[in-house]
Amino acid sequence: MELRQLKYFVAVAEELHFRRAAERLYVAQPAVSEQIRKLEAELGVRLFDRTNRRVAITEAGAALLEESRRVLAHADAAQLAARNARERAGARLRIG
Amino acid sequence: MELRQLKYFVAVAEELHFRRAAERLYVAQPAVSEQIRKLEAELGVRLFDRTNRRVAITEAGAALLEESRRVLAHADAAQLAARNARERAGARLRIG
DNA sequence: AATGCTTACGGGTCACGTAATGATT
DNA sequence: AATCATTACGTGACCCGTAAGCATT
Repeated sequence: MELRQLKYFVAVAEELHFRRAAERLYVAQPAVSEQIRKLEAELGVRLFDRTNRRVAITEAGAALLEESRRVLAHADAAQLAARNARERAGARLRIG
Repeated sequence: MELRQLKYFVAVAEELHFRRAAERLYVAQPAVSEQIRKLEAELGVRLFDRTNRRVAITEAGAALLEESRRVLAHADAAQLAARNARERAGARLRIG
């Protein structure tokens, strides 16, 4: 499981539409399908029901969605924390 | 930034030793060096000071470490949530 | 000489875009 | 016909293991 997969998954879960999710992610549609498929395979869970031209999230998908948002939010926080620490260190060096 | 990189980073941060971290991760040492290097490049921050046969975590590294643990913990929780939802759904199918 | 990290390099896997296919309306 | 997702396929990037290089003790 990688952050890329969770990012794609959240996009599809929010759009409930693979093409729109792909546009939002700036990638082609098959790339999204592939990552969702791999994620489902790894977890052993179907995350979306694709039936009748309609994409619906499953119960497992809904459960994953909540946690995925937390993961991605903390990932963003991690990046910011590291970058902010650099700026603080840089400022301290300049000040001495 | 990917979960793999955070996992490698946490291992090095806890061991303060690339070889031992690699052993713990069941990968070769250069793989760890490469991922740390890429992570540092992407964040624009040095995470470890490798000097005098000693690996020390930087201030930015320490900041990233805290957040990385949260990310990885939530990633584990996400997997469990999805798998548990599958089991509940399976049980309901068998009962219902 | 021994230890530890990095660099170099080759191979297998992976992610992605384009194109084609299947399915539904 | 139009729309949407999947499958097929080729290419470039990526991850990793082995081997070599460099520095320190």
